[in-house]
Amino acid sequence: MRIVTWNINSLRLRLPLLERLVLELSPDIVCLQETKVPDELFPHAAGPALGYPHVVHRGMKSYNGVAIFSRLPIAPVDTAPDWCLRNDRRHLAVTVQARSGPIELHDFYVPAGGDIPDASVNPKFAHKLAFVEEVTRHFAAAPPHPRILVGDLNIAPLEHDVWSHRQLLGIVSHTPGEVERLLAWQQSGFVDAMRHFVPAGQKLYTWWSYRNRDWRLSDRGRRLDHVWVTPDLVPALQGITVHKEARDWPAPSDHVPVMLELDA
DNA sequence: ATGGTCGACAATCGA
Repeated sequence: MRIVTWNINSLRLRLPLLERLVLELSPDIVCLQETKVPDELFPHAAGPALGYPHVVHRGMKSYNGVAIFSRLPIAPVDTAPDWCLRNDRRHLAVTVQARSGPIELHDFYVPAGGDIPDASVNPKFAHKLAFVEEVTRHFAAAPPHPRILVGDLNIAPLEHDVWSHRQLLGIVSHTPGEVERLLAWQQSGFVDAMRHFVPAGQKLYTWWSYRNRDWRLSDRGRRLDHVWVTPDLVPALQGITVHKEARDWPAPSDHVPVMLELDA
């Protein structure tokens, strides 16, 4: 089974790039973030046209929004609360019937958190920390189940998840407070599937800012997108692909797709 | 230290 996560940064604008992703990676399931489309304007023809008859989406006007496209039947899971009581469309969960049995799949878009890494003066940063703390409590209390969690978590936890650990320690996405919280969330019951395949000492990025003339040359990337699995799924892990080519597609997203291959 | 570029949507806001 192939599962892709991608912050597409506007689904409607980049529908042609979604088609290209499908042609190049042939995923069974695609989890999107930042769809930026309200549910009533969701492009309903896109899923079936691309070979994904099963589509769920939670969107809103202008911001946020998540969607899951699937070749396999999926059933929505409605056990999560309204995170931080904001109704801001950052999470979708479904159950996938794999050969090995049902797997719960979670698609997250964690708040970016604004520019100033101080919760007392920056409400967006406070929201980010509170969001991660709340989801951590939720998963820590959840009954054991085979789970896959993917998405744009907007935190790069490890030294080599950023282009310069020293220069980014005070930059939102890599501050110690964010890293500590992200790792606590991960330790609520998940294994980092990307680092299962790529050693922690090796640079690994999924996002490169638009604000660089030549993203590949400067290579000032961060690993903001993640794929986690519960320990029972570790023996089924087959591989991880960071589709860097997508950063050079016409009018690209600033995030690239990450694909998990699973024997399940 | 600063500014650099995107997308949505119509003046900025969020990233």
